[in-house]
Amino acid sequence: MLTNSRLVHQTHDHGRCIKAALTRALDLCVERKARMTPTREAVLRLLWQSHQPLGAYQLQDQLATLLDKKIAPPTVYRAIEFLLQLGLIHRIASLNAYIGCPFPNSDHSNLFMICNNCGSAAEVAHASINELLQTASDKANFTLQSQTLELFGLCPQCAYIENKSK
Amino acid sequence: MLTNSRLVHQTHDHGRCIKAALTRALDLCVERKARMTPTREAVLRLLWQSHQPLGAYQLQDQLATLLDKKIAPPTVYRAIEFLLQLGLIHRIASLNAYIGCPFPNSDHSNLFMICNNCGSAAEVAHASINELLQTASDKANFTLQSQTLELFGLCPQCAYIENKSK
DNA sequence: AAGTGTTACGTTATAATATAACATAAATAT
DNA sequence: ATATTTATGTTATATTATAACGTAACACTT
Repeated sequence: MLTNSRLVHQTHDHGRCIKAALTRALDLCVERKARMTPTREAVLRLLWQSHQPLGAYQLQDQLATLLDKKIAPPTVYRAIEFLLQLGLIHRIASLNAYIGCPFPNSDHSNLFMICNNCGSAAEVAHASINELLQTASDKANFTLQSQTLELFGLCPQCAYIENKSK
Repeated sequence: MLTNSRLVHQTHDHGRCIKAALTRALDLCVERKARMTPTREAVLRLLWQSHQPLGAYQLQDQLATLLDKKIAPPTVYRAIEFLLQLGLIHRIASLNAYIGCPFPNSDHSNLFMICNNCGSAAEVAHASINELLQTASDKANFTLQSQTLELFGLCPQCAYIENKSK
């Protein structure tokens, strides 16, 4: 099981992990002959900075501060669209929010575990879930093309705190 | 595997199946001491009438026609909220749309197979997927509370047509 | 280096989805 | 009958997302 849940839920050198994400992104841009502009980079950085999914208008605010100029919604949505296309970020449909993808390039299932308490979201790529979904689709004669899998509950920390306070 | 995909994708006595859904809904209301008002019933009926998920504003239009009066958004959203609470309908997050639940009461996974071509959505309750999701959550120390599972692709009919035309 | 096509961004307006707040009416309980 | 709860009507507005069109930056060719 490919997972970043440890990463998300534990203290770590986050600056480093953002930097790694940007490096991966730049590599991918070279590969795909796409341009990593300042706006796009800033959005990617913001999404990585927060382990919580951010909405487009949260991004707009933070982007305006970061770049110190007015940013209109289309600018944000364009950057989001670009990053989504490259697989560098994901959209979490249940939240209308966006988050950095910890393993772009790799073919994975986009399964998210989202904490109802603190809002953190961990992505998990789980091969056997994918296989099972494929099998279920086959049985139903359904041609599977893409999927949205979002689990809601309590992350380890919040569950721990919740238990302690009982 | 509990499924309504045959039901959805094949011709059947749909009037009868709507009626059955309404009967189940009324029973549930009695059980929960909830009121099935004309607006709520109309929304449930509309959602059952269409095997495609309907958006709130599509419902608003159809509701206005059906009840022959002006309907404001809050009215629609209130009915939706009520039906969601009772588990009589589901919200499909990726589509911002709503659909009747074929097996209310039963504890199930809310897995949808949604056709990218015709828009139909079939709900499937698949015990082993649920188990696997539970196991994956346990391993990650994540306390699972609810889930959104939406598969996109081609329904049997659309896949068949697609293949034929090649 | 100048011209040309493409790609990205700025700007304004608006569409689509959803909810807040408060008034009225209908149903239920006492 | 009256009080209480529950549902609906109504107006306004919040939130999320996109259309349309103009301008600027880039990158390729000559």
